[in-house]
Amino acid sequence: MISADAIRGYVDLMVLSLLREGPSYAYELAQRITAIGGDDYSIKQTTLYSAVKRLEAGGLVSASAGVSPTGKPRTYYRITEAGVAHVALKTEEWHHTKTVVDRFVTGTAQGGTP
Amino acid sequence: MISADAIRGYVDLMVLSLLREGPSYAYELAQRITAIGGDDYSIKQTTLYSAVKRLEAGGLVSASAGVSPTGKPRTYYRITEAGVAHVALKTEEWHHTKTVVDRFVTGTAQGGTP
DNA sequence: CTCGCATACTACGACTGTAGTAGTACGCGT
DNA sequence: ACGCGTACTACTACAGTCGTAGTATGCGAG
Repeated sequence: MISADAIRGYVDLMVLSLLREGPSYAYELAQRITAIGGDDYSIKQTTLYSAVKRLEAGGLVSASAGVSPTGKPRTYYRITEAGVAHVALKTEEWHHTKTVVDRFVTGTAQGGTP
Repeated sequence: MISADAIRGYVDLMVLSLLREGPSYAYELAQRITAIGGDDYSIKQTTLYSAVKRLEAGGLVSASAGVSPTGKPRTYYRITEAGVAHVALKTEEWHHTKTVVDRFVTGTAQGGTP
């Protein structure tokens, strides 16, 4: 199980990645993230909702009011151009992070432990 | 450049990984982490110092007073058995995290965009 | 001699992101 | 009538990082 602290900072990237495939709404995003996370990770509702709010405030996604098939109101989120750019940026940062952290865990830090 | 938020949660792992190679002290650890991070990452002194304090409080490292070559006091940290176990745990978690986040960034999230 | 710099560490306050808890509201099946 | 899944909101607590600043010492440059 991945702790929240471990994946902290990548919630935004996950949300934006999903929205890149098409508009969605918070509740569904949470379910999809948890589904993709499988046994390893499940996101909390509050975390996801505050994430989309944050992204909306930052102009990375845009919200539009819609309705669910049952007629109830539902807020749809769509990724903006700034959001797409942000995904690219964060993806690159993610690769850097992988490289750096791997340097530590693989012990390539110095010469190895004989 | 990797933002602090991106690597947040892996400072402990980085510190413990370095200490697995032998005892060290806070100031040197900070320098080595920044050196290994290269152009991608540099740790702040406060972050590192609070990290070692946290690890000591958690029993993952043990502190012992020593002296620097100049005769000034210096606190050396050594990884404990619990610390070694923690590294193993966190390393596994790291691999899981990589897998999960990669699922999002590679877009393997669903079936592809036709 | 004095100044700045590197070393080595400590303290405090501010901010952000996640979790916990709880509440609203509605349609559906039993 | 009741609970359950859907869809969302609000408030609080807590942990980790950062910015800033301060202490103290030894060394080389001016």
